Amino acid sequence: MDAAVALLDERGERGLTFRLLAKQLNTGPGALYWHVTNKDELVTLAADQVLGRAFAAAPRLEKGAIAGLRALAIAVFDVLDRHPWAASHVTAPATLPNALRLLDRIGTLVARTGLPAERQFAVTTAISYYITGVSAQIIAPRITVGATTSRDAYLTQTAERWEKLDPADYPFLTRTTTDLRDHDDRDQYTTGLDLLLDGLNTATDPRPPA
Amino acid sequence: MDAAVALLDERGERGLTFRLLAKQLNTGPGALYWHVTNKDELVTLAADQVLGRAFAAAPRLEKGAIAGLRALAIAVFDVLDRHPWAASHVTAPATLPNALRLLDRIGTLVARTGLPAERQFAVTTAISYYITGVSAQIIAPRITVGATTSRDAYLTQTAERWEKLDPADYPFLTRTTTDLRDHDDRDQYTTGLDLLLDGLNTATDPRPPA
DNA sequence: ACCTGAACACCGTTCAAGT
DNA sequence: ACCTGAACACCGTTCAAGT
Repeated sequence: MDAAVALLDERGERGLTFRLLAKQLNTGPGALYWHVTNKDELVTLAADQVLGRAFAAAPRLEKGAIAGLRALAIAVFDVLDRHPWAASHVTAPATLPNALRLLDRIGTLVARTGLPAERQFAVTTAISYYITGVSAQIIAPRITVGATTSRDAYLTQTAERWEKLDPADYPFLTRTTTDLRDHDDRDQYTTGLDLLLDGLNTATDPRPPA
Repeated sequence: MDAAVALLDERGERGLTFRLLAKQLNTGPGALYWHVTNKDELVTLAADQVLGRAFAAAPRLEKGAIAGLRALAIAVFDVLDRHPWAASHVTAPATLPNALRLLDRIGTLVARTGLPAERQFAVTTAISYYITGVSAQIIAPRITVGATTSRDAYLTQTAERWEKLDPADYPFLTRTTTDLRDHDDRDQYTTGLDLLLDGLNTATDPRPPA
């Protein structure tokens, strides 16, 4: 598994080959099929192992439940950021060990907010989906883009394309090109996360709405 | 492009082959490379075309900005729900025509909430990431799972696995198996969406926090 | 400008045979 | 129980040649 992760880090998903991995482990390609059903399973298992490293970064006890959720979410993002190939393979209806651990931790923290029991499952999965789904959206494109052009060059290039659009058709984008050029990916992740957690905070807030 | 979408709907991403698509169009596989750089681009273009169909479903004018965002988000989910292969290919740093249109519509609606201009870009992309990322998380697994087992069988099976976990290690999951079995995918999507939009509502609310 | 189709390089996967 | 490695079936992609 470690060898698979190393190969994926170096050469990406397409670069991981049964022949190559087998050679690295000093066996034949057929041997791997004794341990794994197919390549999909191999990559999925490797991604789950990478996910597991997030728990080392996220402290087990936090002051508040919301702060704990935030720390956990950021730990997952950072780990996937270092292994872009894994981002699109960490999926939610958790079956794999570390995906299960993640879901349970989120659920435990959500329960601690005092949210009514009947809403806890839906909110827990929603947060879990946000963490893995939005991380994947932000990180996965780097596989395609990062290979050819630098991030800066890419942003400048798309900003120029946005400027050339017709303001009548794209009123928002044409006036937002500087924000695009200067934005930070991690901020985008935390912006949505905080919006979501604010919503959760309001939902658990005993103060009645206006 | 229509032929490609049809093939993807029928046989999935792996089932779409240059030879097969070429035969369907009465040419050779090499001919396709005149129109498209490689398979990745072909699938990405097909996914963007599918995304475009969401605009037909989402009414252009809504009462409120938040309601408009909600309607748009649900329209995208529903379209991807009908074309699961496309879900993981609709990515955000928008270059393709319909992805651009989506981002602009979100931005225009966000601007209408009265959110300060300097926060509009971050919030717009956050919502865009939620829509495409979380949809992908919920819908994409069906490709792998749906092929072999029914949704009900799959849920019952994972619920049983959760029940067998050690409650000391997984306190939340072990007491949440019935929610798993009875949940609705679309509800999970809207739960997080509403949380996020509630957070946005609070952020634009003139009433000061307690 | 666009199509043809044979050919190349390479893969995932299988399986009879081994230890 | 686990490994070996040749072989199968099939791809994406290229390219010289055509129209």
